[in-house]
This record gives sequence, C-alpha cells and structure tokens, in this order.
Amino acid sequence: MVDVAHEAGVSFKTVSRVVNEPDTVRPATRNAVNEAMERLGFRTNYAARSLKLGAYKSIGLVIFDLFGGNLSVLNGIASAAADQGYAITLIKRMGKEELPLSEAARRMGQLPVDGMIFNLAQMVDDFAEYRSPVGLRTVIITPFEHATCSTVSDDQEGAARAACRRLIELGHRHIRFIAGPSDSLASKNRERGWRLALDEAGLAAADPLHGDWSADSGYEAGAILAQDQKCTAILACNDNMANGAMQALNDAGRRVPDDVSIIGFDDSLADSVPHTILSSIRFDHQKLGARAFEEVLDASDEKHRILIPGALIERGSIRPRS
Amino acid sequence: MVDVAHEAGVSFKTVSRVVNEPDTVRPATRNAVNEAMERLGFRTNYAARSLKLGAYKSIGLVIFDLFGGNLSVLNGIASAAADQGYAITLIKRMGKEELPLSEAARRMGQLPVDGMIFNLAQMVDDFAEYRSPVGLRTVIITPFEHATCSTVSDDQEGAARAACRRLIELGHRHIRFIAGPSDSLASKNRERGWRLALDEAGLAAADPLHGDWSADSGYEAGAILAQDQKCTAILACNDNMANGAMQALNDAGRRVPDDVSIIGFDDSLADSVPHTILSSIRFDHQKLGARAFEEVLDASDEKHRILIPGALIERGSIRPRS
DNA sequence: AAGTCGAATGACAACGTTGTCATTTACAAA
DNA sequence: TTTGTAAATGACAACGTTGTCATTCGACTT
Repeated sequence: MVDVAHEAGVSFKTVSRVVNEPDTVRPATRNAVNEAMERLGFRTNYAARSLKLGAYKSIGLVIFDLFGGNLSVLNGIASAAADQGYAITLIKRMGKEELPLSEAARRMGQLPVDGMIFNLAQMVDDFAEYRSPVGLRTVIITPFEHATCSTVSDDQEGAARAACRRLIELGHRHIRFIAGPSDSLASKNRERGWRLALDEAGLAAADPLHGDWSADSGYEAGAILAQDQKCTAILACNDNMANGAMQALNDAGRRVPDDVSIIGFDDSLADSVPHTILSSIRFDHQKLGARAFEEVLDASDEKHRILIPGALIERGSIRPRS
Repeated sequence: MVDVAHEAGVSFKTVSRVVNEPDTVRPATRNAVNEAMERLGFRTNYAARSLKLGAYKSIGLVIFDLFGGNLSVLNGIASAAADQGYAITLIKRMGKEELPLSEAARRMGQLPVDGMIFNLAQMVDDFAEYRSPVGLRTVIITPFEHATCSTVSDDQEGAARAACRRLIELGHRHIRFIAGPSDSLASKNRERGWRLALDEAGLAAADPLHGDWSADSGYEAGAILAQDQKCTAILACNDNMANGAMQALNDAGRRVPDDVSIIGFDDSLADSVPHTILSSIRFDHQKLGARAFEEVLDASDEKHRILIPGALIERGSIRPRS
C-alpha cells in the first residue's frame, strides 16, 4: 500500500481511502491511485485488515462426515454466506478423537473465523459438556438440544411421524420400519417418529429391521418383510434401502403398491432410477444451511433450537389398503 | 498474549515461545504460562500471526457447481490439506459473471489464501486469457491445458477409450454413445474417447444420443437404441442414464447383457440400486483432489498437466457378442 | 570463590492495515 | 485580495504477533 502511495504520489492513507471510502477522495486523485494499484497488482492484505478490524468476515464449518446429504447443507451455508460477503473456512474432522467438538473448536479457534458451525451426523462423546470458546459462537447441526449452543436440524421425527400417519390414514395397520445404522441420529429420530404415530393410533410397532443405507441391505430387509403377510406398508430410512426393499418385494411376488405401500427418505432416487414410483420425504437442506448461518451471526445471546420441516413427496408407491 | 504474560508474570515474548517453541523455555515457566493461557482462554490471533509470517496456511477453493461429483474432490483436497496443516477457504461461484475466473481470483485475492484451486465443470469465457494474481498460484481442475496454470483432471478421454476398446475386444462392432448435456466438459471428453477407439479399430461411429444426466433421459435414449438392431453395445455418459437405458432395453425385449452390453461412468449405482450389474468407470476423485492440492503448494515455476486415470469396474452388464 | 559458557528470558522493531486527529487545500463570499 | 469554511489529505498510533539481538540467569569448571 505504501508502494502504491509512492507510485501515485500520495500518502498511503489516501490509498486506504480509495479502497474503503472512495467517495471521500477527489476523482483525479482516485484515478491516479486506481491506476497505480492496477500497475502494481495491489491486493489489500487480509491479515493486516482483519487484525485492525478485529473480524474476519468468515465462518468456520466443521464437517464430521463428508457424504451426499451434507453437500446440500454446505451449499446452503455457502450461499447464505456469500450473500453477506462471508467466506467459509472448512476443516474435516481429524479422525476418531476423544473429544471431537472440543478438538475441532480448538483448531477452529486458530483460524480466521468469527463463528463456527458443526455438522454432526452422529452423537459424539463430548456433546453435552462442550462449551464455545469465548467470543466464538458455535451452532451445531443436530436434532438434540444443547445447553449453551443453538442447534439446527431437519425435523426427522416430525416428518417420519407425518408419513406414518399418512399410511395409517390410508388404512394401513401393520407398518414396518427399516432402520439405518444404529449410530445414525437421523435413523434414530425417524424411528421415533414412526413409533409415535403408531402409538397415537393405538397400533403395535413390530421390531424394526436394520440396514446400512445400501440398496443391497434394503433388499435383504425387504426379503424378510415379504414373509410378513400382515405387513401392508413399510417406512424405510432412506431411498436406497427402500428401492432395494421394493425389488425384493416384487421378486417375492408382493407387488408395490398393490400389496405393499412404501415410503423412503431423502428423495434421492429421481435422478438415478427411471420413472421411479417411490414416495419419499424430502428435506430442504439449502434452507437448513442458511438458517444455521443466520444463527451464527445472530448477535443476541439467546440460543435456539431450530427444526426444518420435511415434505412428503407422494408418488405411485402408496395407496389405500385394499 | 500480553494479558497472559502479565497473569503468568513473564514477558509476552515468553508466551510466544511457549506457543511456538516450547522446548526453549524452562518447564516451570512453561507450566505457569500454560495455566495462565488456560485460565484466560487464550487463542493465538490468526490475523496477527499471518501478518507477521506472511502466509496463511490456507488455500482457496472455488467451486463453480456444487454437485455430487465435486464432493469427493472436495474431500480429497480437504484431506490432503489437513495432512499438511492447511485449512480450506471456500467460495461458491457468484452467478453467471462475464469473466468467471478473473472475478473469482479477485475475490480470492482478498481472502486468507496462499494459493487457489478452481474446480471447473464447464468451459468459461476467460479461460484462455486468465492469469494468476502475482504471488498466488492457481491450479485449475479441467481437462484442458492452460497457458500458465497447472491443470488437473480425470482422464475422461483415456478411460472412455479404454472402455470402448474393451467392448471391441469382446467382439462388438456397433457401439453407440449416450452423451450428457453439451456444455459438460466431461461428456465432451468421454465422447472423444469413444470416437478415438472406434477410429482406431476402423469402426463407424453412429450419431450419439443426448441426455441430461437423469435416468429418465437415459430411458428415452435406451428406447430409441432398442430399435437399432445392429447395436450390441452402449457406452453411456453416466450411470444414471445407463440405468435408464438398461430399463428401456429390457422393456423393449432386448436383454442386458445377452443382447446388449452396456457400460456407464462414475460407478454411482452400487448404493442405490440393489444387485446392480452395471459395469462402470470409476475415477479416484480423492486422489485428484490430493494432486491438485500438491500442485498448488509446489514451489517450482513449472506448470503441469495432470491426468488421473479411471478404472473400468466390470460387472454383469458386458459380455462377448454372441 | 571467581570465571566461563550456554540456556533462558526480555526489549524492541516490524508486518500492512484502519482510526483519530491535525493540517492543508480549494472554493465561495465579503 | 482577504477571509471563512468544508473538503481533501496527511502524520501517527495501534491492532497482536514473531524475529533479532541483547541481557540475565544458572550451573559447571578451575
């Protein structure tokens, strides 16, 4: 900046003004400075500026598992951030640490961030006792409430409950559930919603089956459920498993939706399977990311627990019980 | 830091030493300082440190389109960065600018980065004339060579060529191609590889069909190809379209692989379709990301053009022509 | 006990910005 | 021409670190 000032024959303070408040400097001077900046390839030094301003205009994002669903969350956060002129500083979780949140916060604390978002897909050891570093607001993407931090999450439980209610409304009485891995929070909450709806209707909940998110594991589960003649409807914890189950049901001679109705989660099949009939629950991750970002910047001391509702996309895979 | 020094009864320079070169300070002093830091919740100031060191230990990533395939690239870059103690600063492309690369570089130049990576899925207007800001090395993820910047890319052309050769080796003579959207670089290069292999073998290339990456568009293409009785093999530009095409072929009474062999790209179906038989070409995006990161840090002035090979995963969907 | 030497610590400048306040300039009015 | 006033510019400090060099400390040698 001092070089630019010399080149343009002004003081370096004037250069600073051209960069930050161009209206306060005479057009002639301004042009001279701009040309000098152009010639010298001047870029304002982020470190010096942040040091002086005491803020980074960037927020930290810790992604503990980088997989498909997180991409749209990342997208939502990135969009909201861009709108406000913020950048995103990203770090991956570092492996299986003892205290994941504290460790991540410690690392983030060393980086240029004004706040941070943790995207949590599983429960972690130090969730309850975690506390934000002073001056660095933390927002956690998780269905649980936290003692001091705001949390944002898809309303898995509510959406699952609504979907299950819909099946009950269609006359189904034996609705079974295909769960995901036991360490998945999403799976846990979807299962809870399913149970809740059944309880409300006074229906019994048969033991859920367990898959690993893959279509193959869904096929296995479907093959077992095909034996259960009373079962006329299935809620599967994601679309891949639902797709596998549909295949297994068809292979076993039980037709979807004539004999069995089925609903999945995530609405992820539309692109990969032609003319899919699978009904599914879709979440607005874009919105979730944007809400999380808003919450980080929120200056107030209040913490919130925010749930983003899901929507049931009805396709041909469900119909009234015959 | 000066507060910590006061609290511990030492000079602030000693605190700095405890942080950066703990071995040079006496254990007793060190403990006192550490305790003081703990009590005060001290975090080293990133801006001040970077200002003094003249480096940020972070590299910028510009993602022009945030979709599935980019996730694993992001993952690869993030892993490589984490290994070297680097963070990632992420910005999304800002919309449809006139000069996407220059604009992105200008914005990145204001952020705490020591270099940057552009992840390009389409051609952009200012690709050829783009020049890195002085002191900020740029690496571009694209199949094209650039005049001054290193580029890294999947070897789409080579992989498509190898896959097509494999089909020829199996005795197929009429191998057709389902392309993606015309602005996709990946699609263009896959098509080129297909043509190359056919040329080498002295075979004619029938007009490619065009889809939009979706299974539904693949189904349409498959329905048309089912009419072409001479066609015994298909190369589809991604697995979703390949899956749609397989369905259409089956629906039209042409069995896969008995009547028609088919190969897709990206190996993306294994999770979502049970017991899939689709053969596919898989790319190691993790590796691609890691290579791109290495290239940014490379201090030498040489620029490279790096191609990451793909691998053909053979499943039941291909067999010798009967 | 004095001298020696390496280890531990401290004082001070510097990194490149922005904020504060003082000074200069330009222009209009008298 | 002189004066008054607002606009434009400049001088200097400060942000919180790390590097350089000087100083102090402690233990060992003779």
